[in-house]
Amino acid sequence: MALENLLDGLNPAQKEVVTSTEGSVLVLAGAGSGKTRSIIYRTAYLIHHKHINPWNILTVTFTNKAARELRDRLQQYFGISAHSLWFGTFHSICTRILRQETEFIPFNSNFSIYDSADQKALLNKIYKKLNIDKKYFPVNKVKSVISEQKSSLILPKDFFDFNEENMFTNNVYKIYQEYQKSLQANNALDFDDLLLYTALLLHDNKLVLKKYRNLFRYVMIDEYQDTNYAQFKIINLIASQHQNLCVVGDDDQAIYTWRGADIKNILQFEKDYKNVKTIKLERNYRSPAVILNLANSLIKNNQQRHAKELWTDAESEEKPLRYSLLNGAEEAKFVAEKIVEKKAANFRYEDCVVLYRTNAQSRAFEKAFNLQNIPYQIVGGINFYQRKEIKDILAYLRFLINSADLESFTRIINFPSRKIGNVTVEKIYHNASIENRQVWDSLQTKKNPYLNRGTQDKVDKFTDLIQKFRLLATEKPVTEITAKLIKELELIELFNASDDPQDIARMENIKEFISATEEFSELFEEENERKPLLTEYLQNISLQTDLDTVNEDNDNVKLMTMHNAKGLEFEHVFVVGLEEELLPHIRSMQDERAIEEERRLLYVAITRAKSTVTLTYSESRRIFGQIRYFLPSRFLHELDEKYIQYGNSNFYDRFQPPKDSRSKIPRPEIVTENQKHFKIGQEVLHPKFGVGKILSVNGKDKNAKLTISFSDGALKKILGNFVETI
DNA sequence: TTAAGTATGCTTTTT
DNA sequence: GCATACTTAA
Repeated sequence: MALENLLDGLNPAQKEVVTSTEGSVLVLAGAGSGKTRSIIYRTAYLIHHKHINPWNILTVTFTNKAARELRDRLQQYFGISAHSLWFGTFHSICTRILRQETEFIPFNSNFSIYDSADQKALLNKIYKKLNIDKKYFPVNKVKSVISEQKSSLILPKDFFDFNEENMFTNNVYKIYQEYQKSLQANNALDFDDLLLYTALLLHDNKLVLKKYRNLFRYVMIDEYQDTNYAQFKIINLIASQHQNLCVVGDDDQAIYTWRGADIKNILQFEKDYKNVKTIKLERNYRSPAVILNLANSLIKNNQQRHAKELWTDAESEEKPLRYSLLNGAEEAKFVAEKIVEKKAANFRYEDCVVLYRTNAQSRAFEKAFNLQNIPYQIVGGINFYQRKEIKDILAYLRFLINSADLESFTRIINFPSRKIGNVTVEKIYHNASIENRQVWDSLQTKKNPYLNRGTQDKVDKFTDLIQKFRLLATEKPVTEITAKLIKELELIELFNASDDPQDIARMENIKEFISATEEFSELFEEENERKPLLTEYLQNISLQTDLDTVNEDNDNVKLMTMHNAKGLEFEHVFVVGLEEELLPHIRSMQDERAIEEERRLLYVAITRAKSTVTLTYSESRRIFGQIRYFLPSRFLHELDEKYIQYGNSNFYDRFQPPKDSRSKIPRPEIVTENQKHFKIGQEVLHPKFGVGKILSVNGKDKNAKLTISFSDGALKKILGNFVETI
């Protein structure tokens, strides 16, 4: 395509983005401002006009789906073969780099990638080994502390503050250290490690750094507002020399600071790089003016933001609607009815999306949609690859490739049941450590003095099975291996024979898994002209998310969290569950900055809409099986009344006073679980001092002055705000 | 060693 | 209200 044509149809700001190829460029791109388009055209411009080799361009996206979309469109519009381009998420690109550079990292190239369930299983083992009490060191909490450390490139050795003597950091340090050791022993990396080891590699190894600096001569990063320190560092190492770096983002859409994303990365970009050219894309091509105005009226309540206002030419008669419903079931029923209306008005189901704050909210909608025969698809929640039956098969496949992976081994040794229990597994481990060899090597000798004859036979059968399939895995394509394995294990028969209705679904999932490997094989064969081996398949799927398996051909309503909706657009958007404690979420309510992030989340949700927005508030909701009442979200009060229409109203809504005089509302008393009522003798958790017992309470709730005796013996006076009840 | 029965804790949000 | 983790009996 000629240059003139290439730039046709872009607005001046977009043109600027496309043609500013040299030096550092910061693109502040509002929602729906054609940022994906700009990235595609910029890539095409680099290749066609500047004659840059495709393999010298690195483009980092937020999801695999976004990467695939860029690929497809480049191919489609410009006939550029995606083959040689570096497109992907930080995680997938880091994986690619690490598999190539295994001689410089403490792993071999068959490393497994552990997801959060694998991490937890590993941590549980470590807790046992170190004799640590889960009650005082909740696995999820410790996991997130470790993740936080890794995202900031803080290793165990840097983590421990030797001047500080306290139980909590002390133990978390021990766990962190042991955790890293175990991962290495299993030849496995977790998600954060992918970034961590890449950053360390580039930082410590001059030669490798040079290689990638030369390779990635032009770098583009999408969703830059949601990058963390490790990601910043990786890019900075690669791009600081040539400075050909273009970052695209929108501080109003930063919704991942809880994951370590640092909004400073985008706010300080002009300081981190030289002679930065800043381009703003403020014209919105997605939503009508009423919707944009509504979104603007909300987001302007945030203090921490670059001032900007999206605008559009598009007008619409339909104001966003706001409804109050009695409970979660009514809310779901209401949305279902509205969707039936849309369908009758000649829209497709796939034009509709339901956006909620937490995955748990999906259940009510599933029920209501089933009742009305509305086809739907839940995106996210429990990922396909995280389902138990799928993880079990994956564990087999992983163990075939990476025999050091003991997490996978423990999953499969007794699945399906071979009557090999924990006692036997412990004996296997014990024998391996006595023999001072890897578990798999030890198994292959088929001589374990701790096992009796019968048990040894059972274990040997397993060993034979694995040996047989390991041999197959080196030569046969993945689909064949998988199908053979499932047949050999008689999984289909196993689930078929059961009368648990859930086992039917499990069987279906297993069948779907085989088709998924087939699907991958076909794609792989197109590009590589041969069928993929097991290794190649495994490398591909560890980073797959649900968003990647969304079936675009099916006409169904999509249900997803607001986080998952980032970067997507729909004709009709239903934003549900607009209540205090849900949005903003109760866990974000202590902190003004967290509340701003919740506000951005709603902003992202509203700006997904191409035609209509419907907001719903539910007065009551079942939480953990108990009915609780909620106030309408504070954000509903912030929305400018000019741009919104009340579909209905109810008693509490009409009498809803400003949020500072909440106590005057005539309504049932709201008792929240997490309100901090401190009692003497109660155990609490402090982020720094760890676990302690309350000796005295002075005052109420978060303002209470507490005297706490910590487990390391220290006695401290602390404000209730700083501790968590456990 | 397993199956059945019981207790617990879980819900933010995800690569 | 559900899934899991743990306990107990067979």
